[in-house]
Amino acid sequence: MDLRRLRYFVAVAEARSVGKAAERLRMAQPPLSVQIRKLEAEVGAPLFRRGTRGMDLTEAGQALLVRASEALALAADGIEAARAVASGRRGRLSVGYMFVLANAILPRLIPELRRSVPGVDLEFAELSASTREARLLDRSVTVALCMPAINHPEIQLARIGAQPFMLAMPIRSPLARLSSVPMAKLQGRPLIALPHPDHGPASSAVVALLRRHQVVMPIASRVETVHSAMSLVLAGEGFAILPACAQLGAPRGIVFRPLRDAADSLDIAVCWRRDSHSPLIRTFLKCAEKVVAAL
Amino acid sequence: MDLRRLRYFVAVAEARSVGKAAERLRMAQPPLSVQIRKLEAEVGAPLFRRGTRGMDLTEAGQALLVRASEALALAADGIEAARAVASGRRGRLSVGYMFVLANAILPRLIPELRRSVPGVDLEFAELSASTREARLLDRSVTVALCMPAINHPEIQLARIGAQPFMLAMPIRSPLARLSSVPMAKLQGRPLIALPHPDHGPASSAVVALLRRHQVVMPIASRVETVHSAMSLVLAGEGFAILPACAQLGAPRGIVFRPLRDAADSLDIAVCWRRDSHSPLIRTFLKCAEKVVAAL
DNA sequence: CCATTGGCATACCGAAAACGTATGGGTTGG
DNA sequence: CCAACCCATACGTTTTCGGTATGCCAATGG
Repeated sequence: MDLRRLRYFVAVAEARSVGKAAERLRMAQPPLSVQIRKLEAEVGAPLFRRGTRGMDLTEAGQALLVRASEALALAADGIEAARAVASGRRGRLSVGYMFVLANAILPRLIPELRRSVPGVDLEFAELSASTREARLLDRSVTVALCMPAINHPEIQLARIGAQPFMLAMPIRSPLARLSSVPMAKLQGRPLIALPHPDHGPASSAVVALLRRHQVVMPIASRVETVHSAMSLVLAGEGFAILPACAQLGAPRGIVFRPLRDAADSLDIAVCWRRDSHSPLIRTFLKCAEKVVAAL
Repeated sequence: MDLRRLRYFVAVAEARSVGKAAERLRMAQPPLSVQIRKLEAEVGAPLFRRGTRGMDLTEAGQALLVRASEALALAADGIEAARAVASGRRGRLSVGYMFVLANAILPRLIPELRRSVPGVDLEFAELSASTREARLLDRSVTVALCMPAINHPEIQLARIGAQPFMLAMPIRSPLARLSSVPMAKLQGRPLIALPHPDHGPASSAVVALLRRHQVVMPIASRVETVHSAMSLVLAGEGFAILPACAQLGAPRGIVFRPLRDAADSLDIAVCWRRDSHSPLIRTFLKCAEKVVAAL
């Protein structure tokens, strides 16, 4: 059962003549005639009635024709679909993002993506710091918006921006009256910290920041997510040092203030598997860069 | 775009390994590997990710896989459908019948046919005497139940039974009191005749019958169909000489009586195009013979 | 009645594609 | 470090396909 034979068969059926079909197929008539007879031999029954003025489908031939046409169309469509996916015109793009970035980036990124790749099924999934590598490696997400960046040999990353650190505190805190907070004022105040550098890189930049300014903040609590950090800040358990973008997702009652003379910032990065060559990744990167640049 | 390649592709995708797929396809591994790469060249993009422990579909490969599987199934189904039609297990059988036979035969023939060929689409169409040849020749009906038989070089026929002639008359007619009517009693009575022998063979047997018994019946009216003949009989315009089976479709007020000492009868025949080799014709013939034998 | 035309089938040959065997090269696991 | 596994490449052989030449049959026309 060769697809070429089916193609020939359909051509002959539509032309109602071997000669005409051969002409349309840009081949000679005899080999076409041979192929048709081979197909008939394979089926075990005549597919055409040979008249003196051309060929006409038998009932068996008609039954084959409808399915053969569909099969041809499907095969062609399959090739085309594969090309479309490979070129990024169609397909699926699963975007992972970390919560801190959600409010700042997604509202502008999603429409931008839908405009850029209208034929692509988009999917969004919030990532936790602990599973983001795994989700990339097992391909359950194609790209990840990370902060801070992932460090893994199989994962490629592109830095697309950075966010300065800010101090998050309850609105009633005395420090909230300052328009910016000098680092020295943090000395001795309780810190709501994100995971320890040994388990995840989330707070290593904060540790470096404090050390550089020779400020010591006792760790009041250590939490997994920015959600939790802000909850504890609101509860008055301490202060958190968070990237500026986090304030868009902050609950009422929490204020953010710039840290004076602290130039430190946290990178926003797009990450993907090194062996994923989907063109959608580059498109995504462009969109993300554009959105982040406009922050 | 060759169907063989698609088959190979599906096998490799399902086995997730060239070697395993080659084994299943009963071929060597290298040529299979070559075919896969040729398919990838045709698509213009890799369809598999080559790992150290086998092959894995890329997104483009997944897009192709679903359509390729369907195309393969359709192609196979097409071949199978053609075989089924050729063998008579499936297909379409369009049965033409003449009105005189409808009431006597169809009620028992249709269920018999549905039992015999459950996969076949049945279609029934009443034929008029003037178009029955044309309907067979242009294949708008596959077989025809005719009375009398068709005479045409392209049409093959099989006689499956016969019906004696009877006299049709209004119930008030004096002749209706006889349980059978001697031919001599018809002398001089008005006849409702079917088409002239020159235009159709319908009444030639009646002409022969009358001539043999040296009975002359003036033709009161000449009508096209048995319907009309019975209407005129009911209206008191005359008598009709019709095959016995016609009485099943006769309206109230008409009675049929046997013609004494008239052994003449009209053949019931199954007719089809000589070049129609559908096995359904033979099946139909068997069913029709069985039903007619039980009349 | 014969010649011509139109259409499919058959025969044969050259070319292309596919298959098998042998082999290379990379990675994994003991 | 060697063995096992798996895919890729190379090359010779075989199968299949397409082209040309030609035959057969029926319908057409003078």
